[in-house]
Amino acid sequence: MNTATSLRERKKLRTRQALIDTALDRFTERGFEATTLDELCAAVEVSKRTFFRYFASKEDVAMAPTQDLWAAFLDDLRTREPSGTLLELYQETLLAALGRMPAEGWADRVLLSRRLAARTPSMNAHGLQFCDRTTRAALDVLRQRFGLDDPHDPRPRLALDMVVAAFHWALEAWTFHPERGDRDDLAGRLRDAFAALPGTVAMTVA
Amino acid sequence: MNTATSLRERKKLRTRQALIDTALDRFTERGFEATTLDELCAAVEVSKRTFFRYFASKEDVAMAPTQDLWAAFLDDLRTREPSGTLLELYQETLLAALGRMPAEGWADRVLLSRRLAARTPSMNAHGLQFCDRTTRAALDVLRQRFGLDDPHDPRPRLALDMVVAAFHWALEAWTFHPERGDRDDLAGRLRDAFAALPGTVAMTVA
DNA sequence: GAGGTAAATGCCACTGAGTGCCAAAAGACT
DNA sequence: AGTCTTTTGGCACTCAGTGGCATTTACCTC
Repeated sequence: MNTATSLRERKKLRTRQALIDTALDRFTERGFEATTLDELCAAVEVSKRTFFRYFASKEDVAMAPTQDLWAAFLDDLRTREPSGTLLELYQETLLAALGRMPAEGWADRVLLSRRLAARTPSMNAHGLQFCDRTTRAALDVLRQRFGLDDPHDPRPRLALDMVVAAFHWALEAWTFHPERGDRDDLAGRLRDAFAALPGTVAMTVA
Repeated sequence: MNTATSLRERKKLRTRQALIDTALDRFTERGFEATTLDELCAAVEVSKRTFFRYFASKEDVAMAPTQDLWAAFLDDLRTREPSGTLLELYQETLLAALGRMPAEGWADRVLLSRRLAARTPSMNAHGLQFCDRTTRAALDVLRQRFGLDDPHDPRPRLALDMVVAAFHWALEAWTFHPERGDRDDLAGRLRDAFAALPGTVAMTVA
């Protein structure tokens, strides 16, 4: 091969992106269940057999944008130098991963994806499951890098789940009440949610 | 009808329980995917059509035990008097719900169910999705009872997610390293996880 | 205890997701 | 050009899940 991105690779990326965009479009228009994979594949001019070489399931294709973020999170976590609390380490890692997402297009796809997930239980379930797998992978990284492998200490896991909870909150607020609907808007809400974490423990109801 | 539990109701409960127990048994033996609903229905001597009048999906039947717990959680949350922090309210509610589960049989079913879910992605996804729906329902209860309906305050949601995170931790530890494997064993681990929550925020990595 | 009612079940045909297999096409390299 | 390797398409198949309708079964009344 002569270039870093061969024709073959470029075609694959184009097919993948076409499937994602067309899927988000059709699912949003006609609904997730009402859209069949046969329709989608016909629109992208790809056989159903090929679809399943790119994505593991019908849900998967619509969740791709968020999955990119978590992949970047794991990637960043492997190299980031710790400073301060564990919670802060997680937070900085997630914000850094967010900063690595494409400035154009990515945020819009996430918006479509999340709104879709909110009214499609199987999509939401798929997303949560992916989140769960990612947090387990993140804990593995923690164990390998810092030796936090005391199976009786729940705190590394709990801290990670707190960050995920904050992320979900920020994502939902951003999805349904966006101010600008871009990456930085989401980052701002993430910071707000992170800031609210310590005070949450002491909150009283009355 | 003369008795509180008519013959009809008793039969329905028996069928439901037979489906759950047989499903847990077969899924554990041969694996979730390898077991078809036709097999399961044949074993319980019930038509597949009837199966879907009891459970919404193949995953659903194997997650029934945990769902009972969350139903009790919601139920208790509607009446419990708040005292102390919001986090403590959630914790007490969950422990109370746990206390209402049948002392016999329930814990064993949960054990089977969770071990199955750990090696069956679609089951795990289903469980997480149910958890998510329950937390949203719980937040609705909070709003109605205490007027915590400020959409800009993430803390009620975050606190609930913290309790859920602690629950997941406790459940997993109990599932794979049980001491006695009964309800009280799980309750003890829950208390440990709850106790670890406040210190989690300040934990440092180095 | 026979007969009517309503609920629960069974049966059948159907849709659509997802997979295995093998042949055909297309990019890569010499 | 020709050859090798990766990717794709087509086909047949399994199985989860659903709608519709006939059949059974518990319930209730006389």
